[in-house]
Amino acid sequence: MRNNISVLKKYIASQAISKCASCSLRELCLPVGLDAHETEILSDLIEHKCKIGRGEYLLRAGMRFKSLYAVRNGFFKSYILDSEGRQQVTGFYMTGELLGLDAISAEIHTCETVALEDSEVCEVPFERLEEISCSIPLLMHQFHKIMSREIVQDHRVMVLLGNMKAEERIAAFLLNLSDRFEKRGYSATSFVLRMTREEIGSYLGLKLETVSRSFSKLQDEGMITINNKHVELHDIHRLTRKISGY
Amino acid sequence: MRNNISVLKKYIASQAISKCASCSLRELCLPVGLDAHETEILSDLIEHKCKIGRGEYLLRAGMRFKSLYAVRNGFFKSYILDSEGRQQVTGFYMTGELLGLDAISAEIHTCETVALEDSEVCEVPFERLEEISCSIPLLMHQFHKIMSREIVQDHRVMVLLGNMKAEERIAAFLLNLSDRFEKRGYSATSFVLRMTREEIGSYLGLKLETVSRSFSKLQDEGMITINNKHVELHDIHRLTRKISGY
DNA sequence: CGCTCGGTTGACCCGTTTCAAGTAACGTGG
DNA sequence: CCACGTTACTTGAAACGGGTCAACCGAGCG
Repeated sequence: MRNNISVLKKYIASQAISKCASCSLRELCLPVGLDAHETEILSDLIEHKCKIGRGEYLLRAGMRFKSLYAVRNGFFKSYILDSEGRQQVTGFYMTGELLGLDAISAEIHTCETVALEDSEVCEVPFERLEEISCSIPLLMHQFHKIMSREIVQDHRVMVLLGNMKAEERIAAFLLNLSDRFEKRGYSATSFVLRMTREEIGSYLGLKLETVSRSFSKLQDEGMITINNKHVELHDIHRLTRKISGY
Repeated sequence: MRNNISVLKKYIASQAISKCASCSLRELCLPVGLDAHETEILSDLIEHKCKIGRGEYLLRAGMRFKSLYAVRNGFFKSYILDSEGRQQVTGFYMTGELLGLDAISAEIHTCETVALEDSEVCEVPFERLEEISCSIPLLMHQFHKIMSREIVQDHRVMVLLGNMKAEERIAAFLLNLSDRFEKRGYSATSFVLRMTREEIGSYLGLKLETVSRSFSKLQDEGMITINNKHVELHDIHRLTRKISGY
C-alpha cells in the first residue's frame, strides 16, 4: 500500500514537471505569452520528455514530417549530407529551441539531427499545433516569431560565411553561444563546447585545423582560454570589437 | 460622358486583374490551394499593386514591421548592411515570392530591400493575415510552408558558402535562377541577370573579379554563354554535375 | 560626345587548406 | 583500475585558391 502510493506520487510528480506550465523553458519556447488555460491546451497535445541518448538521431533526412521537436534539455546538431557523404552543419540547438522547421515546406525532413549529449525533447505534432493555433492567436504568433528568428539566425551565418575571416568567425561563434547560454541562466563566460572542432568547422565553413589555430590565436591574444572543450571568455568586449563591422 | 465611362471601365479592369483570384501567380503565392471564397477574403485584405521603381527601396533596415510584400512582378534584392557599410546580399526575390519574413521575430526589418528593376508588389498586412488565417487553415498552412521554404533556401546557401569553390557556386547560382524562371513560365536556358557582378559576389561570398572570372571559365568550357547580363545555359547536365556532391 | 559605371583580365599576395607528424583525452575490455 | 586502441586536437610546412591592386575596355546615359 505504502509503496503504491509512493509510486503514484512519483508518477504525478513526473507528469507535473513535464507540463509546459511548470517548465523552466516557458519563456524561451512555444508557450511565451500564453495564459494558464492556453498553456494547458498546448501542453496536452505535446508528447513530453522523449529521451535521446548521446549520438542518437532524432531526425533523419528523408523522414516524413510529422512533428516539430522542442529541446527540453541537452544539445543537438543538424546537418545536411551531400551526395559524397560530407556534412554541412546547419545549426546547433539548445534548450528551448525548436527543431524540424525546414521540413514543413516539403513535408520531408532535409536535415539529419543528432544529440551531442544525452537529451530530452518534447514532440509537437504539427498538424495539431496548426489546429489549436487557430483558436490561440498568441500561440500562432509566437510560432511565427520562432520561424522568423530561425531565418534571422541563418542570415547571420550567411554574413559570417560570406564576409568574415577565420578568427572573426570563431569570435562570432563563441559570442553567439555565450549569449544563448546566458539567456538560459548559465554563465556567459565559461562553458563547455559540446561539439568537435570538425563540427564547428563545418558550421563556420572552415577546416578543423583552422578552427584549432584560431582558438590558439585568440588564446595567445588573451581573449579566451581554451582547454579541450572548456572555454573561458576573458574579454567579451574585445571579442565583440573583433567582429564589429558585421 | 464617354470619357467618364471609359475611365470607370479602366478602373474596374485594373481592380479585377489585381485580385488574387485572377493573378497569374496564384499557384506560387499565398493563395495556393484556397477555394474561390477563401481567395476572396485573402484578396480583400491585400493592398494590390504598389509600384516600386528600379533602385527604389521597398524596405529599410530598422523600419517597424507591419506588412509582408509579395512580388507581383519585377525583381528585388535584400541585403544586410554591416557597420562599415558593406553589403551582404541575403537573397534575390522574383515574382510570387514573399518579402519581409525576417522581420516578424523582432517586429523590425533587418534587411534593406531594393528593386533591381521596375516592380510591383502586393502589401499583405501581417496582423490581418494572422487573423484571417485562423479561419482559413489552408492559408495558414501555406504561409508556414513559405516560411519553411525560406529556411531551406537559406540552408542551401549555407552549404554553398561553406563548401563550394567559386565556379561551383556560380553554377549553383545559375541553376537556381534557371529553376525559378522555369517555374514562372520563362526559359530555363536563356535569361537576363538583373543584378551586377558585385551583387552576385556578395550573395555567393566572392569578389566581383572572381565572379567575372568564373563566368569566363564556364564559358570557355562551353557550358554557358554570357554576354553582359544575358546568360545562356548550354549544358544544364554538365553544370549540375559540377555541383553534384552538394 | 564624353563621362561614368560595370565588367574583364593579368600579376602578385595572403589566408586557408592540405598533408603530415605528434600528442592528449576517451572509452572499452581485460 | 589500468592498458590499449581510437578519436580528437595541435602544430608545422608547403600548396593553392581567391583576394587585392591595377589597367583597360565597352555600354549606357546625360
